Amino acid sequence: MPELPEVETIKRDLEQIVVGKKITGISVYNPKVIREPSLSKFKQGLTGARINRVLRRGKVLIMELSNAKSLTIHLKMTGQLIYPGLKQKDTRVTFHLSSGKDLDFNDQRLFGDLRLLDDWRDLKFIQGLGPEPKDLTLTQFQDMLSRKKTKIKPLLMDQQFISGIGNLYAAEILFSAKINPQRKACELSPREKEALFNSMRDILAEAVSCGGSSVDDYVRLSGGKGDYKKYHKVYGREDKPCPVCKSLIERTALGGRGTYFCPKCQKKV
DNA sequence: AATGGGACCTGCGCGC
DNA sequence: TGCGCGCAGGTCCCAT
Repeated sequence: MPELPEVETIKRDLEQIVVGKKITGISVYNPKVIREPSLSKFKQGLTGARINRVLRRGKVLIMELSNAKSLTIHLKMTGQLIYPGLKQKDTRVTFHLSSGKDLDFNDQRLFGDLRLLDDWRDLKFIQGLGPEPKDLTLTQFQDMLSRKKTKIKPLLMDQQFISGIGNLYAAEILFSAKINPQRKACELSPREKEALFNSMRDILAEAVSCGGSSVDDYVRLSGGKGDYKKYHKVYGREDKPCPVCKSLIERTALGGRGTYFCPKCQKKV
């Protein structure tokens, strides 16, 4: 499930590989993933445009085009961008590029979201995004937490609160900060808030430097895996020993999401 | 404001 | 072996 580190990795890969290339044609195999505008306008607006710049906001990829429009891509859970693409069963859209090779958008579950916009800043979802973790200061973050009575794990995953963190990194960040996922944000001590801040920045940065975590469908632009999975300490490790204290990692449901934690290192206080 | 549920989807792994 | 079922989770939407 692509979160900030995975989307950032793809963004950097795209910068190296597809920026400057022209979209010479588009094949749409499943129009469901084209959310706006109409299919014909989507194709028409992209064909012939050059990819000038790639950006990321939260988990959204943005490609600015030479015709002043923007292509936004949300991979949701199972979306992939692959270059060079080899059309396969879950390939939903192929962008034919001036290199003679294809950029494929694959998405097993069709939750992915492609839009062609006059300006990506107009997208409501992007307007509603909270700050990027790396743009926050400790003081700002502590202040934001103090205003929220909700449980810390769903809060970290709330894109309007802070952008880019999903289920996997929320679990790893809370483990690293030794905070139970059910703690209320406003009840964390200043020291805990600081630990959370540092864990969040360190883990996201480390995961980016590893090229993300390949669990489920995530792969890099080349189709290669991200290497951060080997550093996962709790996510997906139910009944396995905690790397710190050897207690068995537990899994519970919190806000309808699978939540992994160490019952000893992350005591509920 | 916070919380909980269902909807959207498909493939996988499980139990029988 | 085959079938049905629950589960995975990002986001939206509705209800309480």
